[in-house]
Amino acid sequence: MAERYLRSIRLLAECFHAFERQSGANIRCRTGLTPSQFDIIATLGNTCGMSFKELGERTLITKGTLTGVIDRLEEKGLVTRVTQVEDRRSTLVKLTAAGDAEFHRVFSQQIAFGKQSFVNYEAQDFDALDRELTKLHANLTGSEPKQKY
Amino acid sequence: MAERYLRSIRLLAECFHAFERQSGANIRCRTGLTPSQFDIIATLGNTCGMSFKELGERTLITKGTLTGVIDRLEEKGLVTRVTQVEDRRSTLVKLTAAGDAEFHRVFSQQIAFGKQSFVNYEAQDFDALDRELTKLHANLTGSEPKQKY
DNA sequence: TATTGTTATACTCTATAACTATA
DNA sequence: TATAGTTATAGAGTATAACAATA
Repeated sequence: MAERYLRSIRLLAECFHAFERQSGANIRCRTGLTPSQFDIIATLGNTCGMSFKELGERTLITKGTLTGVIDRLEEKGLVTRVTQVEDRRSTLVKLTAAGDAEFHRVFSQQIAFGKQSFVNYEAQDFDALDRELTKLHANLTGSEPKQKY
Repeated sequence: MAERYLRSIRLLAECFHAFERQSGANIRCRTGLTPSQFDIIATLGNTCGMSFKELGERTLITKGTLTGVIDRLEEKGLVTRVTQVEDRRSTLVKLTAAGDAEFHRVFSQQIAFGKQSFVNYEAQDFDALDRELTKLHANLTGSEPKQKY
């Protein structure tokens, strides 16, 4: 007999993949950014920038990979590297003016796009979903979820 | 004001990431399978096989890409191609005995590990969670979730 | 010695378009 | 003509390990 929880986890994974792939396809279609690049731009948006280390932890991209992703974003003029004076091993990555403009343009597009999936949702639908997900998260990690966006 | 749905999507992503981390630095590392390859194995598990077309639709991998992914799984001896007699354009992809064994091996590992996270869940807790996730999936994809595991 | 980021390697995924075989 | 799958192409992501500079 299959364990009861597997059905729930499978549903969770399918929902996440469905959203990720939909939004990933949308990003590739409507912007010149890959999902990883978008993740970086979204993470840097509305911040003063952050180190490779922090950026890697937030986006779950390993440092060797991150170097290449940042290289490409720098070539596009969307981010810059700034060596830190306090600790010269560390490099700050931040959005350029163009990167910030792109962030607001793309992010608002992305919000508008994702919104389409929830046209049938009323306040109580969101509440019910959030309640179950928050409970699930608490059981998975023993803690409250962190706010990323 | 941030769109209401963003909170729910963020929760979804955090739950998924939490589960992946919890389930032991994720199945993919332990199996030697890439995410796409694992997706194929999981999709083919407990089925009689399916065509490239159907497999592509389920996993959202485009046909050109799918050829390469299936090639690598075939090299590993986990899947086979079977030309269809009814329509010789179509090719059935199915798990080999080794692929089926791998599917069940990973599956049982997942059962044993993930179970711990749900010690507090009763039947009605699972039902409530599944109800919300099924509704979410329907809105994200316009269809019922496909059973993968 | 430990940490931060880079480089090198080798592989995989990705979309797209042109192609072959079959219908 | 249309469909199923393959091949070719050119990029991008991925993990890993070895490396340099700095602490």
